Amino acid sequence: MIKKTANTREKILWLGEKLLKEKGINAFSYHDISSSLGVKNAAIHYHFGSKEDLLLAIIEENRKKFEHLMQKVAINGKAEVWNGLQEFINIYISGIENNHQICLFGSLGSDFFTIGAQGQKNLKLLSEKILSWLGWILTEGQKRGEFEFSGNARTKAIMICSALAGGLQLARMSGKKDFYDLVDQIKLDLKPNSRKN
Amino acid sequence: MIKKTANTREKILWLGEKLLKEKGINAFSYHDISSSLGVKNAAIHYHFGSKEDLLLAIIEENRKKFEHLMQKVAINGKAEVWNGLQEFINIYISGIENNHQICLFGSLGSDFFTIGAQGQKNLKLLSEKILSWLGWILTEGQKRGEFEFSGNARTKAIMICSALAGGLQLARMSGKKDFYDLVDQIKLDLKPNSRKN
DNA sequence: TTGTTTACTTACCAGTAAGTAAGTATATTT
DNA sequence: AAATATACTTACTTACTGGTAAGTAAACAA
Repeated sequence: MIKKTANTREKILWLGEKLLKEKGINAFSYHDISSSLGVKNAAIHYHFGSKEDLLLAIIEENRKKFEHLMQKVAINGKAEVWNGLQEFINIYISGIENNHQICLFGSLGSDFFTIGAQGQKNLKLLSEKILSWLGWILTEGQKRGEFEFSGNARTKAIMICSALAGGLQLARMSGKKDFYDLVDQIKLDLKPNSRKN
Repeated sequence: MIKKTANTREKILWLGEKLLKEKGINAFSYHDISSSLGVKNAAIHYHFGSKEDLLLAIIEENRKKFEHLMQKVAINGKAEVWNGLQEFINIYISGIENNHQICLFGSLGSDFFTIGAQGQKNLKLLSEKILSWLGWILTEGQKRGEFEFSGNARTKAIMICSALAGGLQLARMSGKKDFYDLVDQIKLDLKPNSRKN
């Protein structure tokens, strides 16, 4: 048999992530993936023994992507803070433009109590990593006088992450424009002297 | 047979809402409800012909609760703005304190593309109602000098709604404290002259 | 050239999902 | 007292669900 493409595993992973962010982990089945790829159900099980394994791989994939963003943004530890923030926000924008996909935390936050212990643990680790990275960017920006905000950086990071995650969900009801307004407001709120009214 | 309690319908509705906000619409079954209530599966179907019917009833129940909050807060159209905001926030706080329940929009925003057209429509109407009410409270507060914020009121309302919805989800990973910090920050950001740093 | 590994398919299983038709005990109306 | 409506149960169906065991063609390694 001709080895069609050989990257079936990557296709499964890609489709799994897409379905996760569009419908949620409990709303798609192995059959959805296999039929879409033109393979049999067992082929999915060959690459990912259980649905939990697939989920763990999706989380890991997102961790890698974020790690890549971190390296891209902070070369030699010298971050362009506005650029860093924009790169982070771009993850959410590419989601909303790609079939109204929500983010990993929005999807798995909702389904958190329906996934296994390992998935919960890895998700916690990843959220902590992202929150502390964003907190660091915010702190750096504040030091350099490029960002201005009240309260501590971690709280501001939580605020931004929560708003972006929730914003994608709300935008499914109220429209994309609301999400873009939200993004603009987040950025405006960080600009020094924005409180002139 | 003794008519045990006769309010089975209400119990189903209550449990359905609880499960929706804890696990999501696609992660609980009629069996989960029936076994928990000590009745048979078909009893649920007697009260709610389909799962979609149950979902619509849950959305309607939330609409009523919100309508009640609106009346409670705005007596004679004269709203105590800080009290109104706090009552709104209390919905989310009672959620997180009740088994880490997320809000209706967080849950159904994630599962939006897996529910029926009527559910989507009713959800959109409800989100618009809440957003415009919150926008009105914010505008009133701004007029009276009790709130201060940049940008327009609707955008600020979206910001607050999104942050609260996403915050509940994120708090499942990072802990309740982060959510309470977020709430404090939302309130602090609305206080006049909060930008003294 | 043979043996082994890779990447699947075929064929199946037990469990669970939502949903339905028909029956039954109780309560209410006429 | 009879008829009807309410609130279920019993018993079932159809359609998946994730998952597995055994087989197979092609690629690769010895």
